[in-house]
Amino acid sequence: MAAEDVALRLRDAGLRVTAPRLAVLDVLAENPHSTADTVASLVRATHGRVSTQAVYDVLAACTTAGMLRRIEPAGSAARYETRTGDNHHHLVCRLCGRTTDVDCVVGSPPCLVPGNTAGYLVDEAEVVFWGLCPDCQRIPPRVVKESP
Amino acid sequence: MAAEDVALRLRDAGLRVTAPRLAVLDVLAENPHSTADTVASLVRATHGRVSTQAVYDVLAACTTAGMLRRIEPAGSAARYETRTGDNHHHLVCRLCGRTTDVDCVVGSPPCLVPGNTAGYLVDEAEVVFWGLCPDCQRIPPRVVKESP
DNA sequence: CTTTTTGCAAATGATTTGCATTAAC
DNA sequence: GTTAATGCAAATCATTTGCAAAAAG
Repeated sequence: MAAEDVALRLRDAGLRVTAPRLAVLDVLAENPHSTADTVASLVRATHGRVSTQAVYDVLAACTTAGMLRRIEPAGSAARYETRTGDNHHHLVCRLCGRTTDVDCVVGSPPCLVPGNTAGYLVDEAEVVFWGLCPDCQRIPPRVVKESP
Repeated sequence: MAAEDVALRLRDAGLRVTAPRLAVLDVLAENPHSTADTVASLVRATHGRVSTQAVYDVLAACTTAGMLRRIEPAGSAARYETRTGDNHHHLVCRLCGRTTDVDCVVGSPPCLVPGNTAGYLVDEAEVVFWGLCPDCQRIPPRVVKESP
């Protein structure tokens, strides 16, 4: 997506167009599921210098505006992605944390409904598939407990 | 579950039987999905005094031993539950964080398989149903955005 | 020129780590 | 008696908050 389009989408969302915002959104489009820390590093590497707090602010503002989606897999810092239009799920590697999108067959949330809602008004079913990514299947699982 | 049974299960897991461990497991059996902080408070209220670190240690040791399951819903501190035998899911309230178990129809993990595994070796499908609990449906949603 | 964002510093909250003391086995 | 577990303090990590300076509209 070109920078002009991103600028347009920012304005549509009622947000001002600033360099940190364009940089963060650009980096996240190329590197989905990055943590705030990774986003900051990538922004500094590819675009100019930005403060860590600016990155946090951009992430929060864009998440509130619906331009970003925040996911918080267990054991990891929060990750962000630009894919917000549809309801999709995630494959997360137990060892390296690598995160991959999984299309949802249903599409619109909640794509799954519990047998017994216990009186809750459910609006979303978040699914995380835990496992080992292709790379981590190859290395011996030193992290996991070993046999004596 | 009686204290003797818990002691037996601790020994079976290769863990020593200590007062903090019995207290924490007892509290969690009565108050599932509590955070470490809540567990500490409850333990202090019902059993004697325990250090916060002892609570953390017990939670970590029992989770590693498989006697507790740790869940980390987005936006909340980690919660713990004694129900570890089966594969079940959770309903979480967006406003108050209240967590309720949802039986899984399949039972054994992974109860759900992604259409495209992207090469991952999936062993668990974690499902979180987000919504409003019965209590929070009644109060006006001040937290959510209001109309002008 | 008004209001939003940025940047920096400091604060917070959950959790972990190091180490001496204590208690289980 | 050994070894593991507790208690306390200090450290760490991700994230938030407060406020002045800079930039967007």
